[in-house]
Amino acid sequence: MTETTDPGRLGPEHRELLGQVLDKWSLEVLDRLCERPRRFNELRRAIPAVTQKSLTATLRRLERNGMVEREIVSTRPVGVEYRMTPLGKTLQGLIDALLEWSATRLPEVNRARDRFDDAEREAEQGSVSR
Amino acid sequence: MTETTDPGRLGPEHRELLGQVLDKWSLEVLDRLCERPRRFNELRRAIPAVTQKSLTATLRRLERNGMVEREIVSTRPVGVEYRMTPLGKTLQGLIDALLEWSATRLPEVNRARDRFDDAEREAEQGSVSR
DNA sequence: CAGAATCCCTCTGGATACTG
DNA sequence: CAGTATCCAGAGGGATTCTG
Repeated sequence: MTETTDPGRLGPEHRELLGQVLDKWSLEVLDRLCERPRRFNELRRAIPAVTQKSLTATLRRLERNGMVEREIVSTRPVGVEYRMTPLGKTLQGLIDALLEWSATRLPEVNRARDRFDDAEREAEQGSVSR
Repeated sequence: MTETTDPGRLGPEHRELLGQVLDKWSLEVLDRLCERPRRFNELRRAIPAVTQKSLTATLRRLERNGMVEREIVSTRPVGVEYRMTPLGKTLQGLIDALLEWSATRLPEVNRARDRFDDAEREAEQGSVSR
């Protein structure tokens, strides 16, 4: 290592970017849109827990960051379709990996949480704080 | 099972888990701890923007989720060392990929943001809303 | 050194109602 | 259908002060 100059160094811009892309609903929205383009209410139904307001905000943010595209479809009641941009598609592998990781590791994490919470409760009863 | 049954379907637990692991400071903390174990103030210095409170909260959360371990080192003023657990290390590849993605794609994202913001400003001036 | 405890304030996000 | 507009409560996070 010829002087790695501290490789972990990330600027605030990177934190912000990842924050916008990885927030509460973005992952699921992106995951859905990776499958195929979707309309607004289609997305809502696909992600029942999201509110209309949050979904709108999420989509706007993703659109602003160049991850998704919005197209107005001149059908009868008028529809709006969202689809991944080429830039957004560069995320697909990462998204898949994240979702898969969370799916496979959740049991272990739950056990870890139980252990932690138990130890904490003990500590409260006994005298050992932190 | 060949029968993917709507592959994107993630439960609230997965959302929550990823939320805890991918939040504002976790990524950077984990990235640092992947390099080597670190002490508390060492981490603070490595991530100047984080406050003591947020760092404490982040570490506690990561510890609770089984991602990092905390060990009290009986040196003179007493030290506390944080290190990745085996479970936490399963994240390393993902973290690297995310940080690299954000580093390489940031310029494109910035251009997309500029385009978006310009279009928005135009729309405000003209009559075309959304 | 490594936090815990407080105060305080912003910002997110839910619920609800309305519109082109 | 696909949003916008309000209202509002609650969590998150910063700054500061104190401690074993």
